[in-house]
Amino acid sequence: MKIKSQLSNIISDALKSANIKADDVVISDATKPEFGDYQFNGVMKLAKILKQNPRQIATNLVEHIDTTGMIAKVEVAGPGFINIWLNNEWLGKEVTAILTDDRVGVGYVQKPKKVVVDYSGPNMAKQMHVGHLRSTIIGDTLATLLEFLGDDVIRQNHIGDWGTQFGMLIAYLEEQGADGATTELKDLEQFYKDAKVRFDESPEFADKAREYVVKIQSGDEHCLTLWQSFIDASLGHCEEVYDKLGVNLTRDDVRAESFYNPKLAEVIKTLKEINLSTVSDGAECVFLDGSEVPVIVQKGDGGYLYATTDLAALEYRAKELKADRICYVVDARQGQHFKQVFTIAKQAGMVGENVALEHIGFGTMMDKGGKPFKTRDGGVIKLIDLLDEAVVKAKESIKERDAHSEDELENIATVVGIGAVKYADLSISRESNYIFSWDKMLSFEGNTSLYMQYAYARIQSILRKYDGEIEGDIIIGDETEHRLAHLLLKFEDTLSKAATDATPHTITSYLYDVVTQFMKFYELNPILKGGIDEEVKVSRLQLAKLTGAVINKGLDILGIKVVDKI
RNA sequence: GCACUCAUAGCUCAGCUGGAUAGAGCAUCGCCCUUCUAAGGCGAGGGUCUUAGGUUCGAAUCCUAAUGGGUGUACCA
Repeated sequence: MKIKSQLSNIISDALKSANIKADDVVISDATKPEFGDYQFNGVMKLAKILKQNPRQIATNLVEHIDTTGMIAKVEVAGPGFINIWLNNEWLGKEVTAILTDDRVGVGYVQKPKKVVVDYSGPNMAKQMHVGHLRSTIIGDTLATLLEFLGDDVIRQNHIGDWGTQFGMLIAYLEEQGADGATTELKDLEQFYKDAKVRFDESPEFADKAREYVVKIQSGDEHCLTLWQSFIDASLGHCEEVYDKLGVNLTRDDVRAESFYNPKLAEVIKTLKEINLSTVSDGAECVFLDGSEVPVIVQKGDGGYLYATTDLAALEYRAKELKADRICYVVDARQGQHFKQVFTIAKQAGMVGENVALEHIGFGTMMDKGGKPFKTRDGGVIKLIDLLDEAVVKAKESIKERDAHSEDELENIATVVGIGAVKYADLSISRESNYIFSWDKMLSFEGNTSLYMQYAYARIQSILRKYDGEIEGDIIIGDETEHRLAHLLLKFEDTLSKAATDATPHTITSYLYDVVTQFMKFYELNPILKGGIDEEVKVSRLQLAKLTGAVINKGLDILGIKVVDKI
């Protein structure tokens, strides 16, 4: 239900019939409950343009507002605010109407777009660590969300499988007499370290490593086979993590750096042809306006750089995949890089003018001391270990609470533990830096996944206890029901905002509001206790059921599962 | 040096396309379990929204500057 745009239409109509000229009507959420559900603040601006008293305009406008349907009443307040209250009957009717809708009242976008979402992008030379968490789950949420709203989403996992380090790795792999499937590769981090030690201690090995880099790039069959087995094994590690995280990335979504390798020469050719690039200090460079430092697209030795690969990827995505919107879910530290690459791609015509290029940046993972995690440090927490630990900790806290069978406990702990990790990350606005803390991630208080899980489980418990077909309408009885119903109808507005801004935390905040409001409703309005009218009981049951459905759907978009019992 | 970004309660963070008395959670202090899952609810205290200017009827929100964090900045990705 698009409440805001419906209200906006009603106000527009009122403006028209009151003969007031105005362009766009922006409806805001009411800042306080006393001010109703929504407010229209545009009158003050109009007053200035029309050189009239705002209160007068507002009073006039209010008389023309249609209050026969969704609006119960409107009031002029303060210097010229118009406060809007939603009608309880209307709320009840709308909320009842979506009870049987598996999209819980959320429609589809009017003009579906083809959207490429580039996320996760692990490096094949290394195991995924906590630093990969944000890209992976923010990207996955964005992809799921856009898909749910009706866009045609193409997931792209731009894995790092190309570069000098692979020469060393496959040379070491060969020396170990191993292929990717053997135990040597179980711990990529260790393997990398061992290879590096070998590289540093033996000049012959180092020479071989360098030779192998060239061989892979020139298509040597033996080296390519080794390389491929290494990549397969490494990708297997990632998939293990994706599986645990419940992330929807498959091999079909992989478009590795190596994929663009054959296209790189063409990129340089294009840039040269239109004179966008010039040679400087032996390297092929693009100098952009307002920047002294160039973007190097080809090294002095002829090698290509990540900007080159990204340009090739942009062209591929725009022209081959025919994307209307391309979202890069990558660390905010690469903001400058993407800004430059986007500019070059547009100037060079690799991407059409109307294609939206967005860098969905996110803050850096910091440690408790406020310092960024270091990738090259040995002390980095592996993502897989983090997830396992989360499940163990979740298990401990559930254990002390209630008697569960071993299987039940395992299942609940997995859902709760993984959910807690994801929720902790997604509930922070993505631009700000992220202070990684076990305590915070695994705390089950406040705005956390467990608060949602708990509310959901309580609702399911009530529905189980009723044990019957629930049939009947929702009738809004009091203020808590009014607010809860209203919140449930705001689901679509919330999702569209989250989709446009690419901000998953908009969804978590919303869900937190829903749950908080449900708890209040539930505290004041008993459902199954004695002495309650059957009609009221059914209405409250339905409202609880719908709340559960919205929580479930919301968490589902965030990639978080729920359990019926905690 | 230049560029980008951030600064809100003791702590962790929302709010930022300008609107009325700036909101949550944690922590602190009260109250509510013979009652649908108390991992819950109700309430209290806690703020010159870094500072100084500007725009405006109105600024945490927009602009400028300063200060203090973080980040990026020619052949890594």
